[in-house]
Amino acid sequence: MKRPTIADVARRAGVSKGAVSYALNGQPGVSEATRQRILAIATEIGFRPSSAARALSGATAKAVGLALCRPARILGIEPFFMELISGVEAELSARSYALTLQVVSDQDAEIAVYRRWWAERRVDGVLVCDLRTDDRRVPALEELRLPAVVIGGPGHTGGLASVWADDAAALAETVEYLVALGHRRIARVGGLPSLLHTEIRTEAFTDVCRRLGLNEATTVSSDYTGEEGARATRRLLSSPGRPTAVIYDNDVMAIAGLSVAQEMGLTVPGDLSIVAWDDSPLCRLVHPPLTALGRDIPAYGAHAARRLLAVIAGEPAAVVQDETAHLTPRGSTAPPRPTSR
Amino acid sequence: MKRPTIADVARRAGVSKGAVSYALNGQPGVSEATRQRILAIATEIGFRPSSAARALSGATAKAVGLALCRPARILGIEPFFMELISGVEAELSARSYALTLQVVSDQDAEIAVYRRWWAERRVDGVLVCDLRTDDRRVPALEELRLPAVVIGGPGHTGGLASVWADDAAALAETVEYLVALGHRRIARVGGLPSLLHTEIRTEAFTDVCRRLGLNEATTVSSDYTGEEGARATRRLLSSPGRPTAVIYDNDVMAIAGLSVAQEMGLTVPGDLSIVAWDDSPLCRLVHPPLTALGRDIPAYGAHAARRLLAVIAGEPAAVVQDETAHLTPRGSTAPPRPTSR
DNA sequence: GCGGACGACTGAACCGGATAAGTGAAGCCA
DNA sequence: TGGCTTCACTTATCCGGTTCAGTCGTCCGC
Repeated sequence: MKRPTIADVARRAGVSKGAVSYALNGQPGVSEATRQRILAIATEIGFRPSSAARALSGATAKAVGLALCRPARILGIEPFFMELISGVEAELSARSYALTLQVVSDQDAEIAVYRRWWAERRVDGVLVCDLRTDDRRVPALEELRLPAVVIGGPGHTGGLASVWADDAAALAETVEYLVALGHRRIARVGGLPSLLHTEIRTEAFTDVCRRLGLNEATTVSSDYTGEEGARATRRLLSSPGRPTAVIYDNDVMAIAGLSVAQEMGLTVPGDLSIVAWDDSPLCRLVHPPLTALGRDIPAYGAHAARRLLAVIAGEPAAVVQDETAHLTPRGSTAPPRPTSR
Repeated sequence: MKRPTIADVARRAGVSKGAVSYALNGQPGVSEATRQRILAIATEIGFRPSSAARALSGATAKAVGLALCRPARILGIEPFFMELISGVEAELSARSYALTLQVVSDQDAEIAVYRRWWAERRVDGVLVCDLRTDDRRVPALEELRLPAVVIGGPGHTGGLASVWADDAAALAETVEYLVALGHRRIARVGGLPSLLHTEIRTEAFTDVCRRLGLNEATTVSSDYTGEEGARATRRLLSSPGRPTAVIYDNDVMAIAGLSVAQEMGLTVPGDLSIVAWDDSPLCRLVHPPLTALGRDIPAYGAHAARRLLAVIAGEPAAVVQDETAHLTPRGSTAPPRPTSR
């Protein structure tokens, strides 16, 4: 089976290649009758313009890139990325853009991938995840003039467009809720400390704790894995004056923490309240179901994709805010026992 | 910043475009000295051949496609796909192939995507997941002559290449293990019944149960979500002569089942043994940790990617077997209580 | 010393589209 | 009727590579 080209369409329609091109792209230069005839023939023989040829002359690849910089086992277990991808994808395929995915090992590799994509004209723009403070990818992308949208922030995005969510507000709301329940000793198990959003959450956590007059605001770092979440929980719960509530930066660590608490003979939420960030279906599977900070991640991805397409179309780089995560109270949070207060 | 082209390299080297092309692609036609000079200049000015131009003349897009046909929330929660993707990706990027991803809603949409990719010459080949019996994608791909590797089987792959794992053997091993522990009433919560691998497992399950002389081999279908897993478990555990062991087709359902059992006052593994298919870190997070059937999924993806590149390179379509899942016993399986036996 | 083979390269065609420039016919107006 | 514009196209060029058919110089054998 031979792939039909624009020349085949032109021949069958009895017109030139140029006329077909005008007709298919909705350009003026052909009569309405001819346009319809050409379109009919194109669909009849299943013509689709070669993306390569189009990219070569039109300079747009109709593809955007996404590089993920996390090891395989973490990518697998975190529902976040797959949900983000499906949201991005939904938006892109609706406008017949393709998504090119690459898994990289570190920032330098990621920058190299951007360079390659740019030089090969493989993508028209990229989505950037896991922003860091003083992120080297930002100046690299600016230098390449490669359209990009950073998923994260606020701040540290240089002149790049970005979509961000107010994690600080969400965290403050959570702490206030726990304090309203009567908790005074609240700890947090944070994600990778090098990531900007971890830093933002950590800072917000200490701020709100100070504001509410809580004596200590312990944050333990981790790498998002269940093992690390368990280890951090064990450490927190073994310390003198152990916390009565713990906030986890993802649901996997929260579930691990729940297991550790139960293993140590503590009841949840009686002796310990647990809040998970990222409300995936996992949170409802365990006992008790976890109170969680959730948001519509596919929508977040779709939002970012829309912004990227806008930047590619030439709109100025904007910093736009996405919805803030909201707290869904479930069975893992309750007032602390008077004895342990 | 201007993207360097082959003409820039040629000009600086004082040779023709053709010579540069020969030099960069390791073709004969240039002297070793000139080749080295050209290579040096190319790296110096950061030259990368435009993938579009190359695809246009050379007819190879240096990209492969993967279409996923699952709703976003299931894609997110199942570690399988993300792990598969990262394995595929590792193999592809090592040979500088790109991975193009698309999420589709059903088989027809998926076939349409293949048609589009083929007509647009966007990809050189595709990986096909979630094989079904009488899968319409198989004849569609054969008709297009689009290089493809089916991830799944055995059988029902037509003339397409495939990589498969012996789920029947893994299931038999699991049932034999449970029977050796003393179980006689074993049930199974299967995945989507329309998927071939579900069918293979179901058949293997009834076969091995008959062979071992177990009176009944109940399989309940589900859609891989925790909710469905919970519902199926509730039904199984409420039935007269309830099973003493349940095998789940994924870990999410197994965890949901564990919760239901505990909620119904049954102890695991005392009253009920649980085995999960797909051994993700989740299985180690819960209490008791789940006995699971695990395999190296990134390696599976890498294997499939390797096969696809071979098919693209012109090798005949082969059906090759990947490693069989192996059972990792943990705390969720034990001999049944004498009373409940 | 000369024909032929070979190595090293050049020039040009080609891939399949987009697009600027050119062309011929029709329509309009004075 | 001639000149001007507009419409509906065609023609030609370009994008940036690959590749084939030449070309030119050199070495070799006889």
